[in-house]
Amino acid sequence: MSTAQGARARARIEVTSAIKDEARRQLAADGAAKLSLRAVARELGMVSSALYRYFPSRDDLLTALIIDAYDSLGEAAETAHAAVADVGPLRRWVAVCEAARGWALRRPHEYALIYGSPVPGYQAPDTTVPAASRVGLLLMGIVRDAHRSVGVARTPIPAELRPEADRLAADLAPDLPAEVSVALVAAWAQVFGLIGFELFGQFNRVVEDRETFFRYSVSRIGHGVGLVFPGNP
Amino acid sequence: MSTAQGARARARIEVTSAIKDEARRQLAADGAAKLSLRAVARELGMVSSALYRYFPSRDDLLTALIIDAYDSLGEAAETAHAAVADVGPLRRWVAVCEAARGWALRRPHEYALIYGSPVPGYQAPDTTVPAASRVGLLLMGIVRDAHRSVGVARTPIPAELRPEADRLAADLAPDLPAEVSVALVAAWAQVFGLIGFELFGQFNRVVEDRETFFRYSVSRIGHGVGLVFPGNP
DNA sequence: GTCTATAACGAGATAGAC
DNA sequence: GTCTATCTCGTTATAGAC
Repeated sequence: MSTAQGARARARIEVTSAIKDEARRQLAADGAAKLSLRAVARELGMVSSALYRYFPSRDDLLTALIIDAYDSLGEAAETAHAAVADVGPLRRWVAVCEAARGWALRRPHEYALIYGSPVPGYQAPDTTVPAASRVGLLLMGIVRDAHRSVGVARTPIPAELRPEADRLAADLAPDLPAEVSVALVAAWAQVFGLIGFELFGQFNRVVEDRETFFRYSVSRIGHGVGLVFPGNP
Repeated sequence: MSTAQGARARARIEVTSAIKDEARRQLAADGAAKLSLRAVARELGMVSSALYRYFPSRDDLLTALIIDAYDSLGEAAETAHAAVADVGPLRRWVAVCEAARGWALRRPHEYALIYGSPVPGYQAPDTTVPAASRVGLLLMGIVRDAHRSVGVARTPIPAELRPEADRLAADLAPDLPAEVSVALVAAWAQVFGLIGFELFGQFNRVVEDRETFFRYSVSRIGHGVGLVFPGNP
């Protein structure tokens, strides 16, 4: 009985991931907007109604792909971070950013799914939030470490930003000065701005040695977050 | 005869822009991937074959929409810049960035068309390049002015970036130090990273007072380009 | 209980004959 | 330029196999 349940569960997992794999293939070929349950089913030799045992709707399949993509990116970033756990905060920052860029270059269509234009008619549910936060939390951890060990350079924020800064810091890192949270959120957006520009073609005819350009740029962004203090490698 | 030709030309322009307007409406509703010449024609009470007299293919219609969007954004940015021609470079920088953000918030689907995920199966032709460069050139002009009047703060670039920096600077601004061109290109991507994150939902549940946050962030990016020298408003 | 298959709905796109 | 026959789609109801 437990073996029967185990076999069923195993089969279910296998079919589920076969569906997602095929859906990812279609994502790459035709874009998220044209992702079709019927086409996925056809390619797998199933009937479309059978898919509803695994995903209650097309949007739920999309949601699963989005969460998978965020998790895959998060794992790549975390693995890269673990590999350089012993170096200074700026080097770890750059390593995580480079891992994010590398992941994006390897899986451009999944990158477009999570950081590109929204899919028309689709609204991501709250269940995507934890996976979506992984990279941000990792970067926040680096900044927190830097703050605890050697301190981070803080730029004073203007009075008009004070309420938002305090609110944002209370949500993200109540233990750190609000200036740091603000700088981090901005830096996070800026890093992905660089990745998006490269991936979506904005750097065509402009930047050629993109890896070097990226490394330098995110390193400067890291400086901007205060990761480097006078005399801090 | 010249009046007849004039009337013909006028009618052609009118129909052309009616087609683009309807196409933009569909863009907003269903996304660029599903833009269909037939649907546009149907909505205009035309027959699909008639559209081919105005746009030889769906891709050409897309290209026209892209160029229009870049031009509209460029014009918004240039207008905003002209309105603050007499203030310091950092304030002008912020004004242009805010104009870009404002345009993006007003026309999110056109923003997605030009700065979002690529449309599957579509390759933008070289004819889009001039329009696409307008905002970048405007920002470059601000940096150039700042450099000529009070100088800009330069951060030294690492040796590994030197070849790319020189190549990039030769293309973009041979009259300025290569460090400045590199900083500008990175800043350009970072500014649009902020806009994209806000527009595509990445700031949901994170940043609330987005206008203030944006103004502060792009001002800091402007600092990073060296727009503010010790004692330069 | 868990799954797959058949059939159908309403809506929309598409290809081709006329 | 028009019409029609034939496709696609997401989704549901239902019936039956394991």
